[in-house]
Amino acid sequence: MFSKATEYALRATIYIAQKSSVDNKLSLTEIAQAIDSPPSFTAKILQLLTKENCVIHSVRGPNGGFYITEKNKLLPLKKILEAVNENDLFEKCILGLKKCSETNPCPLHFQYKPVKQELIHLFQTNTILELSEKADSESMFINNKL
Amino acid sequence: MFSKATEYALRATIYIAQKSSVDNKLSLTEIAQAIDSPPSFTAKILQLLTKENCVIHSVRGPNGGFYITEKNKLLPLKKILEAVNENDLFEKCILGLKKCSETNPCPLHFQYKPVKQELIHLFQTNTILELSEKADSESMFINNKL
DNA sequence: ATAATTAAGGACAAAAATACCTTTAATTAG
DNA sequence: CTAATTAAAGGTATTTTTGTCCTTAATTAT
Repeated sequence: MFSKATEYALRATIYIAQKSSVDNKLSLTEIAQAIDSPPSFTAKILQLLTKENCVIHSVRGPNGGFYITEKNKLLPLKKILEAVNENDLFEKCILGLKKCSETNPCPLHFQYKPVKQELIHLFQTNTILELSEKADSESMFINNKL
Repeated sequence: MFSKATEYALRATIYIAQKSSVDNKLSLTEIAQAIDSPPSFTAKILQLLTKENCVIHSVRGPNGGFYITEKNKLLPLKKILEAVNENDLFEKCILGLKKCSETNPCPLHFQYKPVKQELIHLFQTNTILELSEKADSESMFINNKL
């Protein structure tokens, strides 16, 4: 479904929302271990999340690291997708047709449409906070280790 | 969503179902042009469709080419996904967690679940025939040219 | 039989995604 | 001020996906 980059972005952001605060920043190393992702690649993705949409924040130096503000926890998951440039994924034709539209639909267009809209809805309505709380309360581990 | 390989497999099969018969086989060249795909790469994918699941058939030599039997037109789209090894796409955790399950769910698990099932349903219930007929009647062009 | 046609199959090439590494910049603690 | 720590930035390497090309095999028509 999603690219590795997007999966890491979602997992990392949820983990950061769970564990971080302005005075408890998380290091790249901790994040990558927790969400089971390659550290260096994760670094690039976290850079996107700090730059492109300012979903998360970062501070360099000792006791530096990544954190997310309470305000930004209220952002929808959609913002994470935007940051890693995978926001248009659900907009695309499922058969990969460039010209597929309401007036020139592909054979799956109208059946895929409601599914597509549920997906968009899911990522537009769910906030980072909500996801991180679920990850807490239902002891859903982001951790991916065997 | 899908890989290029899968998109080409779906488009090609629909086109073959629209236009071919045992005594009117379609050449690789015609198919690739019609669905706007790279011919050589499409050849590989058509091989998968003839071998892995025998979704389509092929004959070499003059007046040879690809066709699909009336019987096979009744196969669900799922069979095409199986042939190109992308059948497990919808089964996977949307956050990419290996251990995600009903008892150890990721924070999106239960919200994604119904969407996932609609997708599975869509590819299990729709037959190749139904799609090709829609492509006909609603003049939905598989063609992708600008 | 021979030549022409068309898919099959294998090797190869290019592009994109994923992953790693090294240097630099910023920040903090001592 | 100096040393240590940590992310930023850039380049490089690996893997996967996508795409090409060439030879071989099968079939048909002459």
